[in-house]
Amino acid sequence: MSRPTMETVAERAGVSRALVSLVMNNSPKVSDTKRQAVLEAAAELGYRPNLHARSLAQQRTKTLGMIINDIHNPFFAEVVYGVEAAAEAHGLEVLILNGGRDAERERRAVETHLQFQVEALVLVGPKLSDEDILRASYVVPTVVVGAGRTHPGVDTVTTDDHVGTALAIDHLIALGHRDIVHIDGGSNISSRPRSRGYEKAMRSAGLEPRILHGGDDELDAAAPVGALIESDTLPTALFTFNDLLAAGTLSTLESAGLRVPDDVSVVGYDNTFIAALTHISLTTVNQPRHQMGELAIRTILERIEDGRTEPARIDLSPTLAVRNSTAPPREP
Amino acid sequence: MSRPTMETVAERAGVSRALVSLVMNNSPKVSDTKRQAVLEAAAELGYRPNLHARSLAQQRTKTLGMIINDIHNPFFAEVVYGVEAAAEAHGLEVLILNGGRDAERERRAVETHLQFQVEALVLVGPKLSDEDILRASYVVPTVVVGAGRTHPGVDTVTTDDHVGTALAIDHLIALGHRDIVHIDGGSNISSRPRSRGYEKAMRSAGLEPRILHGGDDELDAAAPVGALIESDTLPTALFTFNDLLAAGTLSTLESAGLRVPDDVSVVGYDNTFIAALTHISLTTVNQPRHQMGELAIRTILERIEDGRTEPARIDLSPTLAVRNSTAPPREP
DNA sequence: CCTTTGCGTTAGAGCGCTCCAATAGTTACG
DNA sequence: CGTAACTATTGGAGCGCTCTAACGCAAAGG
Repeated sequence: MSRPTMETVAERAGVSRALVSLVMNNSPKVSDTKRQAVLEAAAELGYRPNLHARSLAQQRTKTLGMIINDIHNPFFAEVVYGVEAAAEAHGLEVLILNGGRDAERERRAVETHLQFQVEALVLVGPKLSDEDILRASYVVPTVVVGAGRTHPGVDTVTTDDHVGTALAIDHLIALGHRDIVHIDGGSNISSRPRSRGYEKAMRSAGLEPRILHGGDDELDAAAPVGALIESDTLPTALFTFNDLLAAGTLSTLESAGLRVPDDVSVVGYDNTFIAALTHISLTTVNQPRHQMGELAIRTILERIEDGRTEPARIDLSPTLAVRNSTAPPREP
Repeated sequence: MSRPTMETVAERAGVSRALVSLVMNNSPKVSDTKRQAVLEAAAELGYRPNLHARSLAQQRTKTLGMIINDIHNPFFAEVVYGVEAAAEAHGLEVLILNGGRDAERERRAVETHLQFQVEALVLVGPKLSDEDILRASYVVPTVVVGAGRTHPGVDTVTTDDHVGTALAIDHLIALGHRDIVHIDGGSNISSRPRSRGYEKAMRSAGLEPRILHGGDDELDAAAPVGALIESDTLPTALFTFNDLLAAGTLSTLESAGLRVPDDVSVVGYDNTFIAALTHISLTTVNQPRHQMGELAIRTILERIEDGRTEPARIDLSPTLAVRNSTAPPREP
């Protein structure tokens, strides 16, 4: 009734358990006859090696634990693909746990992964405190991907929000804009670095920054953008915290009868597939997400295989994806 | 150097290994003194039970394997949340593997899960053949969620595409539309049931169905919709295979100078968050995804705990989310 | 005072695998 | 023909845990 084991296979093939093990790990020193016999017996029985037993005996799992901030968010999905591709190339299995945008859930997920004896932890956009992350890193190599800031003591793979915001602002300035307002990310963890980057980019162009409180969701745009329209202080360009906020901004503007980019230019952040929808066609800052995932694996391997111990800091450069939501300002 | 084991904890606490086991599984028959001592020792050592060893000894893993068609697609994410919530309520861990829209990858994912000795398999929108699915179900209880059709021999949780399409078409008819074209899902697995449902709904209203070849991506809309516009056979309403295709349809229509819903009404399918974007505001068919996830777990538990053996067929009713992409047809 | 009862505790086997050391079997060589 | 040198195969210990059966010990009962 229960699943067949090596013992069962060995019996059926008329060999020892150890020989079956050798075949399963396709060792070269098995005669073709026996190998054939074992493989046949295994196939007939529907034998499948028990990974738990193997991990226990081998004292390693060849498994990585990944926790993603929110499985809903397509931004993270591409990082996942990068991680998976690189991990597969190195014969590592990746187990995914969903953080569900909740620090407490993430903490439990870390615990689960550690109990599964994963050989490394990949945290994608974690909500966890620096302390929690650091604690995990004592147990197992840990890398944080893309939270927009470094975490002390652990490996991080990020993109430079200062460069990203500068790309956006410089693009607008090059188009001729002078009055550029930023709508920030509210309590989102990346909000700070991006608004700082915006300020810096504006100041170094000799322009006065103006920041409004926003959020990281489409609905968070109505209030600040509505206020701008009503107070008649609408700038010629809006730079929003992310694409969703930009989408909300587009809606609010258009329902007030304003045209994008004729009346106002809008720039988003993240280059999610929403920005690429023809109907939205948003100029936005792109992060090399796939590459970020790959680099996360590379830093992990450096720890595991090369024995690096000091934290790695990988900071990639974002690029600008120019679409139809930006244009030169209307002549006064 | 290596992680502490029960043995280590037992030694430090001055008790036997078995006692530590009892404490870890918080058995009631341990004296408070010893329990305290063990917990302290465990905390000091940073002890964490080894799940592989436990699984091996216990002969069960309390783990479910879930494979999702594509981690990119937000449609599946909500099913995941439903599955996770229900599984957690029953003390089951859920391991996620990404199918990556590739049958071969899914096959490997199934294999991985089986080697991990998962107690059940939840396949969300699988690309696998019926045969592959059936084979997996011989090894472990398997449930398929939401592929829009039942798979022989295994439990399925779906929504009724005939009901869903009927909702969409009846809504359009009630608004006064008579000329309603369907753009189908191309090679997508759910394409067939939806176009069939469309046909049936049209015929039973005494209307002539007209189906164009589409796809499941935003970009697949340009060709069929463009053809309609050019051939001057544009209907008063378009019913598309899914929301992405609808988004592409909106783009194509608007860039041809047509207004939605003034000139044409558009209805999508899936009620992804794209449909909800104010800027898109798409009338679409909603599937109770969270509930689907929960029901998947319930059918699994019926197998595991109640010993049901005949395949379960759960078919939920979709609903219609009415937004601003539909309106009565323009007076001729 | 001895036996019974029951509770807290422990020894030990076993889960399915890997891996080392030992063995059997074969060929090569002096 | 005996021995060395391989090669293919096997037995057995051990990975970290659970679980059963047995054990020691105290309080209760005769």
